Amino acid sequence: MPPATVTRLPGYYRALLGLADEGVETISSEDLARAAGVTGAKLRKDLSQLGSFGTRGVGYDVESLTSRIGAVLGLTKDWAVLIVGAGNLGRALATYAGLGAQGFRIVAALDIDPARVGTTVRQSRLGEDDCDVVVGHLDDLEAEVARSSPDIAVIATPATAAQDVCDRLVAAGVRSVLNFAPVVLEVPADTVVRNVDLATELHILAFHERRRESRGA
Amino acid sequence: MPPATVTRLPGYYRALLGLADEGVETISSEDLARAAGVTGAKLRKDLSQLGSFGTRGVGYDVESLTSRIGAVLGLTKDWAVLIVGAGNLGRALATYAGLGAQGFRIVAALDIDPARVGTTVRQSRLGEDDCDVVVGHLDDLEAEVARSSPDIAVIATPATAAQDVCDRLVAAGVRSVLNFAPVVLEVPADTVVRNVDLATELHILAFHERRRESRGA
DNA sequence: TAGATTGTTAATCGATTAACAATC
DNA sequence: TAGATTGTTAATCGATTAACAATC
Repeated sequence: MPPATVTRLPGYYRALLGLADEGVETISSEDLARAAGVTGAKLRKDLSQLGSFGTRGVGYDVESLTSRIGAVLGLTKDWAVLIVGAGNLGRALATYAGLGAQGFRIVAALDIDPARVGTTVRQSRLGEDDCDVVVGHLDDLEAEVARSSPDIAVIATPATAAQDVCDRLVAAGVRSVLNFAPVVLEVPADTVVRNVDLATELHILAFHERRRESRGA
Repeated sequence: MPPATVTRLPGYYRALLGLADEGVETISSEDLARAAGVTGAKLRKDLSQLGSFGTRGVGYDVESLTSRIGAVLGLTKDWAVLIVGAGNLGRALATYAGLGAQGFRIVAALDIDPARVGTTVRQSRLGEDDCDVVVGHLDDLEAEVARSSPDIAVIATPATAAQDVCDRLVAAGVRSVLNFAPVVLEVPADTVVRNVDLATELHILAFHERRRESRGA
């Protein structure tokens, strides 16, 4: 599966959920592509990686395509997520509507600040029983990983703490990390790290703004 | 300038800031590449787009390379940033350490929730005078854009509000948008949108975890 | 049968890598 | 001069696009 395709599958999945919501049962590649913000050719190429799921002359069945992509992305099981860093960012992630519905459960949140330890992080839930999480102390990271066996850890700490937290997560057995701290994390080859960096995004926008200004001048 | 290069320049810039902090004055492409998490060849190719700035047999001067990249990224001037949506996410952005130091100033924050309007958003500042921001009402978006002339707008609203907010921003003259809502925004061709989507990132990690599991079995 | 749309092929494009001549 | 490292070239690789035969 080409990496570029993998990065787009979640977008198709989201678009399909929206279409199902609107009651759409069948959709052409061009229409789905528009909803997902890509070209029709690219969408068809991507979907062909999953096998033949459309009907020529008709399009794709929204329901079966949704479950096919969901299966490829591993959304058929629940994923346990551990959040390290319970500041605004960590809380924003937990509150993020829709994650629970897609099988992501926040099983624990940790912080080093005594003012935050013991507070509750509201997890958005959709028809689920209570699943709010009480913030634990960073010192108990290893114990918490052993207890809740997270599949994925989110690092939402300041940059200075990120590598240390990451090392401890990896030593405790975590192999998938979503990193919000502006650092290049060093990890073993079998560990997957995805980085989200606000500064990088703003820099890229600034680059284009600057271009626009100098073009206009 | 190739798009792939532009997305990596902020990483080099950040690595250089870190090196300068440690007192490093000169660095080879291989060492800088390691700090930024790329290969030496890629780094040299990228930097060659900015012109010849290294010295053969020696390496790059940290200070001059930093200012060269900063100039290309437009970090020589201050950028006014407007945040729409003052929930946890919007607040997390404002608090993000280091942004102020790189010339990004949050000039306004807006929300539709009366409980949030009038509250203060703490902006991280480094040796700057007071620059906290009072949350305004979403209804005043047009007035606020006219007043503060933001170069960049950040959409940190729920998905349902995002397109409407975006339309109003564009109509008011904003041309650079950082979107955290899980929606494909429709914008005119001259507008640049960067999307950050947590669900997409988690889906990609889930994909790799699933692969790992099936490989192991 | 006629119209629509997929799945696939071949062509193009851009990004990455490896290697090394240029040069400090 | 000898060792180190850049900047650039050429080769490789992967991703995108266009086009259309297959087929509903």
